[in-house]
Amino acid sequence: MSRLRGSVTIDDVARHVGVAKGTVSRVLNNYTDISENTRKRILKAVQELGYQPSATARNLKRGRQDTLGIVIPVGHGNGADPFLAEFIDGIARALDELGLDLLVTTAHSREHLITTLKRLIARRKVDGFIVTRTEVDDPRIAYLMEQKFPFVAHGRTGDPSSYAWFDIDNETTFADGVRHLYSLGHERIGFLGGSLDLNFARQRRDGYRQGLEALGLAHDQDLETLQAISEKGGFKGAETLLSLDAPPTALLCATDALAIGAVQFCRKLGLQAGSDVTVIGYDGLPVGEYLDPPLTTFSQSAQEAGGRVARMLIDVLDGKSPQSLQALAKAKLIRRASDGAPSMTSEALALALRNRLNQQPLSGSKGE
Amino acid sequence: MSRLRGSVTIDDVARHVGVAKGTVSRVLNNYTDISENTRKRILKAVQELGYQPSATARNLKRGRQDTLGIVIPVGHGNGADPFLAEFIDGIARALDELGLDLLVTTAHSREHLITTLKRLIARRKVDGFIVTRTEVDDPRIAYLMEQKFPFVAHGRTGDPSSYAWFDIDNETTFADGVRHLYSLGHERIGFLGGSLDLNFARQRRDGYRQGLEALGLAHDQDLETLQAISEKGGFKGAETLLSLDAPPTALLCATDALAIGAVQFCRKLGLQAGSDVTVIGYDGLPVGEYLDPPLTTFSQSAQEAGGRVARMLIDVLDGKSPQSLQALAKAKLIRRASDGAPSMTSEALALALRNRLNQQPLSGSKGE
DNA sequence: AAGTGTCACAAAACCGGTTTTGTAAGTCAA
DNA sequence: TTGACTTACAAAACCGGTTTTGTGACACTT
Repeated sequence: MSRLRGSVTIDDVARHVGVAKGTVSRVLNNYTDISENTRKRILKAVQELGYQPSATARNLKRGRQDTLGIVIPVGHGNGADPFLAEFIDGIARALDELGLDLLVTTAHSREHLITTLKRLIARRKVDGFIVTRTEVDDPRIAYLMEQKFPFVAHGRTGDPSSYAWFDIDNETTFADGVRHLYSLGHERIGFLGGSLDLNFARQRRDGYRQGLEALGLAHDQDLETLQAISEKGGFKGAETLLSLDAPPTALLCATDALAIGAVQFCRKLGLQAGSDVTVIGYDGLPVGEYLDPPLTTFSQSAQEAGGRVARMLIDVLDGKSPQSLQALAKAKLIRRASDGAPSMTSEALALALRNRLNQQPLSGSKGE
Repeated sequence: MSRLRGSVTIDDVARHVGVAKGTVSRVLNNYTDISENTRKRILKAVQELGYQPSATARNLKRGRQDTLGIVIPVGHGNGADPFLAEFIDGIARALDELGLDLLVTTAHSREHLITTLKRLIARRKVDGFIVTRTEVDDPRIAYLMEQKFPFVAHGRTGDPSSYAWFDIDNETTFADGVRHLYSLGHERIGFLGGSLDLNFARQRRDGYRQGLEALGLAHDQDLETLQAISEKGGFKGAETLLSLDAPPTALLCATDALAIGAVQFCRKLGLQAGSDVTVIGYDGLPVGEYLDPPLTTFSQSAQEAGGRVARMLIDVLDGKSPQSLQALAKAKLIRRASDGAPSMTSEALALALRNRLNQQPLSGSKGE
């Protein structure tokens, strides 16, 4: 009768019990106008036949897919983001409890990002989206709002007033970072950040500035550098900052990838991160623990964030007002060993660096 | 008429043109019995109205979802696997070209893994599965084969004869690893592996043994240790092997995570990886480049593997025989700096280690 | 001129559910 | 005793596509 292997349909169940298929449906959806006797017989047949309703058929009528979508921006071949991997894990776990599923697609350019959203919406494959890595002026969010298609953003945009989002309080976190460095004795604190198009990068820089201001420290534009968010960018950024006449004794980095590159630069120069220069990252990547020295970093649980965002999206789908679904979390500092009291003043550091840089070309040789 | 925002149905198009909806469908599916004139009018209307067919409705009739599934085993909270992140990226890219999508779910136990497969199959949410991290005796593969549900495995099981798979030639790769170490001058070569339930772990150990045999080196059971596949496991494994009376001068590790832990153990003891002790990993994790020393490792492109597997699954769905879809790839050695000629004999190393271990308890202090 | 094909499309069935509408039988009140 | 409600279910409509079946108009044979 049914061609698909192993697929028992609602008709099979109905025939087996000798009722109308509508009645079976009503039992399974907990309608009350069914006699206890009939209910039992139907439930028994469902059990025996191993019937499970087809999601497709149900969705067609209901207009819902029980599926959420996430479109991941994949950079120019620079590989997958470890943060996203955990984030997705968190989403999938939360959805599993609710019987929903997650559709994952990737997009390699801005246009492709929008194209993919369009296709998924038009084909009605998902009920809502999770948007990550928000930009200050984000075309995806603009598009989804224009289409009035449900979504939740992980991270805010320049104007976050009218949609649902979950974000880290980047400003406060980075201001705290500055305070922490100051309390260790650092007075020249550098900031190693990323493109200001990325909202989190902008906020982290702002937090850095706010932190300086709150402590009455002067803001020196030279102590800020913006690089590609990668280990390579961190390496370059550290080089830039440490080559200054009056170099910073501490580097506050916008991400762990940047911090890892910065630490590598220090190592190349024979500088001990954690004493000669302090480096702090952000992301709490597990691998940070296995670097030399283990990386001090701010951490938010990516997995927790994923779960949180997923649940928010479900609230949106249930009709809650997006404006009421906006939450800010704080990251916490995981102190490992790449921060500490400065072992030299900025002047001494400059001197030490000048010697190193002269002796030693930047490529090749392992540190020390 | 249609309640869903922005959803133009095939009826809208048909009405707009003044034809039957079946005719519209035939045009869009390239049937030939349509006059050129009608075809043009319909195509124009489709364009104007921005019509896109509902995947749900189409799937209901066709019995296909245009969606592939992957169920990711997520360990006991030990975070997401960076390899999988890239792997998924590769799958998603390949599918995007074909207009298919990927459904990602996670499972935190063996039973949950099967439950999830069952649910996805019963609800007909996917057309086929990609199975990763195969075990020697894998319940997922057993289940899918029993159900005759299409799938492709990334990695083989104990009996890989009758399904489609893509795998690395682990044996050859690890035998090559032994040969490489031998050519550097190592004669006592240790193997740091993982649970033999995991098929790749078993194959890599076998490859290690084959490599020894091919070179006429004796196999010493003490030089093999099996640990949890994590940095922590690597740390413990290195401790075990290097505490031997006749310790190995080189550690061939089944994964990068293990190698990272092993390097950390060396560092704790003030041993320089790459000269005092050689450590080689497997996975080609990008972060390996930023360790001290940068990790020498075998690499396969996870992204490429993902694409390959996705295309194989599509072939299976198109009716190709799974037995004809079995492919073996080779990993290539990326030499960075954690391998080199041995600076000491096993005896000298043992002596050096005994001194270190006595002086220095294993916890706490940074390595020199 | 009648029979036979094609062509180009309309009409209807179908996929497998959910929801609405309809109805026989029983209960209750007046 | 009859009309009005419930109860418990059957029957049918519907979701939005695809596929099968049916059909009028024409052309082409013989």
